[in-house]
Amino acid sequence: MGTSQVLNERSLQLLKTLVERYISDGQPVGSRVLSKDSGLNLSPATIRNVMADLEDLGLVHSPHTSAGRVPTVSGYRLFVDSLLTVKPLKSEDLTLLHQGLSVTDNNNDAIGVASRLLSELTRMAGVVTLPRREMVCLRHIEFLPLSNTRVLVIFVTNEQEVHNKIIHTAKVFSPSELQQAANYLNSIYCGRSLVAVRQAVFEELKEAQARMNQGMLDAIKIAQLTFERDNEKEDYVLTGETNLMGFSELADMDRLKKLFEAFSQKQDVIHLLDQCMKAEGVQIFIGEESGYQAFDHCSLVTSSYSVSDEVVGVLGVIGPTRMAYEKIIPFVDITAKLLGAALNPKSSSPS
Amino acid sequence: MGTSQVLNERSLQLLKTLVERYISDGQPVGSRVLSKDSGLNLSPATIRNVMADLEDLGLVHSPHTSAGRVPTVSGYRLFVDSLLTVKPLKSEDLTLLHQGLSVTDNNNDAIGVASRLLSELTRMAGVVTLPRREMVCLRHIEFLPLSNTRVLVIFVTNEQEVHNKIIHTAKVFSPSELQQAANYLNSIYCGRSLVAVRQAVFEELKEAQARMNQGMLDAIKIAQLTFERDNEKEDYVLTGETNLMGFSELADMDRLKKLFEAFSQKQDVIHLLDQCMKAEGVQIFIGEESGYQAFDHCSLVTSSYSVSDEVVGVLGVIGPTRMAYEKIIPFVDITAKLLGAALNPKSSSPS
DNA sequence: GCTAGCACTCGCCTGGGAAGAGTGCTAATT
DNA sequence: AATTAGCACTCTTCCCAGGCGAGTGCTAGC
Repeated sequence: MGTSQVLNERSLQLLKTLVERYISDGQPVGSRVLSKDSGLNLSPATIRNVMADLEDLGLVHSPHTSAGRVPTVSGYRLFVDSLLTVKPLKSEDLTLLHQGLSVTDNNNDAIGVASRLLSELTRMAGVVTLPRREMVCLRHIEFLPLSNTRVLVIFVTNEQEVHNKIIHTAKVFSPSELQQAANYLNSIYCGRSLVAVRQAVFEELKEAQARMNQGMLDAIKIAQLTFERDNEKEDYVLTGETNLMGFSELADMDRLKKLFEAFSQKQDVIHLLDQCMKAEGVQIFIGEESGYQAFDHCSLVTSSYSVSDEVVGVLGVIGPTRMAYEKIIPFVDITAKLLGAALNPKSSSPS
Repeated sequence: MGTSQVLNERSLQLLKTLVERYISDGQPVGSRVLSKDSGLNLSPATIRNVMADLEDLGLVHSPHTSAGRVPTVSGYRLFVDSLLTVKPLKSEDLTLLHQGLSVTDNNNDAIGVASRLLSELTRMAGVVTLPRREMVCLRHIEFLPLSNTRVLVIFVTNEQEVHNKIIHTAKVFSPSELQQAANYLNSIYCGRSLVAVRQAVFEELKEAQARMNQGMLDAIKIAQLTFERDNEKEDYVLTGETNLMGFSELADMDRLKKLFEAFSQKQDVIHLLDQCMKAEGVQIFIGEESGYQAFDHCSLVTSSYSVSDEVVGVLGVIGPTRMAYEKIIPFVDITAKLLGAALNPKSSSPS
């Protein structure tokens, strides 16, 4: 009411100071402190007026009448979106990231290392989704007969990753038939991405049926079983969950239990991370914004990571709402870029 | 001093009642309660005397002067070793176990299912070590050239499990050389256990050297790299950790954190479970007995499980010291037997 | 050897009171 | 009109005392 424009420069400056202060101290911030800290040379009384306005707008909140103010989710959101001044990464941290994510033998190692780095350097929980298989190239496929119609399929992608599953075929194949099928599939599909393969399988099925080529038809049918859009759920690597047990925000056993249950169910976490795949760059969920009760008192700072300019996964940091966003955001950003680089297909190729 | 023989029938009966009562109620047990519950028709005063004796022996302990008594670790131990009357499994639970552990496609599934059953039916944490690979049979081996001296080796054991690792060879192999080596190794080692293979590789290396058969020598050398005693650490599947967050014994955040850290480090847990491999049947660690601080307030009820009469792994339940041993013990016992059965090589074999 | 009785200890809960922090409001000041 | 000083008020936290209840240890008696 009083002020012409409620969210003026000054209020924002005060909100910024308040959030920064709360993040660093964890205590509700009073008008006295803000008066000294804001650099605005205002008396506590004035600040109290501003605070009342901010409270009306739902940006801050008073735990009880004689405590200072604490940012609400909207307050954090405004802070993160418009007020925050990111801090450059500590150079030691950068070194550690580079060191850890330099080229390794095994891609899965890189995922694990990234997760561990995220959690250890932030002292919160680190999470990295396994790269989506869709875009990777098929390199080799192999069938092994188990019993009757059960066949163990092994296929290798992107030079490193080995996948396997058991399929049930419609008819019984002899080992040599399986061998032939594998040879055939290897010869025509190697080097193509899995989506491309799935697509091609679909096309060629018709063609083979038309041409009445039984051998080819068998091979394609097995391929179809192998590459059918899988219930194969996405998965992630989570480390440093125990770091979360130190935070007073999560000292409540019930909350903590819900959170850890969500971690082991995985499902909610995966949904949440999936949403981040779409967005480029760093994305943040603050408190209840995520929509999952388990994360009510947590924030999630994520970034998608890409291999060859294609988004293949998401990584991030999970911590209490009250976290040092100005450090975490660049940290997550850079880790995502380095992980993408580490996963990039190596120039080396088979002799 | 007073009584001729300190640990007479009567004291044991009282200890038993006390432990049972404490396990079911979680409250220190007073002399009044024991007087009514023990079935011995003794006055509280008499019981107080006995309690004083038991306390001198370190079997029970009084949290403070006007609380009842609580069993100590030694008290639990005596109870578990000599006083406990095991209860048969609830028939519903037995059904669920049978159902869950009936033959499945994938051994790893069985491990996961076992762990989940353990945790869900006991409402504590369930743990199952992955079966030791040593005794399983090699079924198929395959090499895939990556770059220069890097070779991806894939091998399948026991009809189901696929393992892969990247090895660095001394010289550069062509794809066809690798194919030959794989063929050779498949022809002579298939069906043998991994230990046997490792042993045989060692023998044949000499022989091949003597015979100066280069092709064979190459194959053997690759095999050596493949099967060398691995740093491949044992691993386990742990589920239901979050169940532990409900117990008041573990309400202390510091304790809980230590415990969960141990779970994610894995190392201590593995050591502990390893000790259980040696023992036949059910083995129990109560509180500090384990020797690992993280488990100070937990008990671990384990049993090894066997495939074809060979111990290959351990499973168990982790919970607070105050757990219903009389139910958990048979439960773990039976689960171990059923898991062993489920893992037994299926009669079915490739056509 | 067992038991009744009793004084005692200790944890837990309650209530009161003082200290401290920070607010909202009002009236004065710029 | 915006800012500030002053003040009453609210609410939390800490501490302390006292009462209650549970259960003990000890002693004397059965």
